[in-house]
Amino acid sequence: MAEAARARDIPLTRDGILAAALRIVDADGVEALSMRKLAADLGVNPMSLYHHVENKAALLDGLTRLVAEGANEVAVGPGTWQEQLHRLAYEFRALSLAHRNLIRHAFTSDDFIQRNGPMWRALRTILGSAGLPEAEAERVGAVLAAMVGGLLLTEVNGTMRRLVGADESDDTGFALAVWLLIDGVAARV
Amino acid sequence: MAEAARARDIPLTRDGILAAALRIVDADGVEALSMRKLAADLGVNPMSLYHHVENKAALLDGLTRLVAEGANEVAVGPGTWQEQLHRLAYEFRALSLAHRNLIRHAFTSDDFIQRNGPMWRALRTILGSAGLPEAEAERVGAVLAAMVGGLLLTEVNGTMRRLVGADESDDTGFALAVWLLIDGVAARV
DNA sequence: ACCTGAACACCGTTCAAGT
DNA sequence: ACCTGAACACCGTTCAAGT
Repeated sequence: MAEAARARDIPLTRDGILAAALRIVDADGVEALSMRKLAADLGVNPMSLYHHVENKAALLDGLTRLVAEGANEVAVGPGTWQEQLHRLAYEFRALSLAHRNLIRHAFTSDDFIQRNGPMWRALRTILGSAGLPEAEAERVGAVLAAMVGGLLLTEVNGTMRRLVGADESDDTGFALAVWLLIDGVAARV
Repeated sequence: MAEAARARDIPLTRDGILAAALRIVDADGVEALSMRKLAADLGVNPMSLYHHVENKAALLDGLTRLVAEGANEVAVGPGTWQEQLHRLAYEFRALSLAHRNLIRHAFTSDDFIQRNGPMWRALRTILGSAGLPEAEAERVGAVLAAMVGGLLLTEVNGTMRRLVGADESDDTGFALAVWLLIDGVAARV
């Protein structure tokens, strides 16, 4: 609100637009993001945005890509493959919980799980070192990513809390699920 | 298109509205559904809808509830708990694939997994007969539902096909995931 | 009780015009 | 190259008026 009236002295830039858009989404959800409101927040004419972003869909796509790259420092680390998998799952979770509103939208769109992303590479490395043949590691990695994604979606939209009971710790459901998945993988190595 | 011009001789009804809305969503996706277009399809004034549906959100909610009730005949059936769980997962899948566009929206909303729905009851019964104590069956059921939901979301939006490879059979990823989950549950009984 | 027309406060986006 | 104002074709929803 205070920054809404901020003077337009610094030039408009794609990164600045993305940052402002992310602020709106984090605060009030994807449905609160409109090109006109975003422009108003930036103190600029709505149409100026179109010189830096193709359209609203591209903007949301850029937002998703932006937070997905927050996983850049994801590394495999020490320990057994079970411990590595467990740690990776919790990093995915931290990433999702940091931008709950955006994640809710991103999971529905068709390319949230990037085949070449750092997350994906770490996952495949871990599964390989667990002893899965490469083709199998590929497929197991895909379904693990999908299932953990679903898990986080229910956590982010409140379903998980509703189902496991509000008296439980925040990650009770997630922790249980991760161990269940690890046991499932263990049965296949 | 032919039915768009259909005479408004039969009275407008909530069920008729829901049916027409579901037709739009199934054909062109949730984002193609607007109160105005829906009214046009029904040959009626947009505002007439508001006498039968509170608003657009309530309409989408009604739609979700409508297809979720398509699972009414879900029963546990014979076999080991593994077979029962497997069958239940595939019934959930069939339900989701029958209304892909709607499901994409429903999974994001906060109450797709209904604690008292037939799906949920069947799941808990199966887990109980597998030997899980009641409190544990409750929690395991919740995370299973969430993960299978995530799985179906990636299948419905094309992510799964992209990740496991287009040359595979349609349910390769799903089948793998279900067995992995069953193995995970088996490790806990 | 149900339907409607006009109106309000919004959208995303195109296009021609400005600097 | 970047920004803007006016305009177009839409939205969801309220409200007062009709039957």
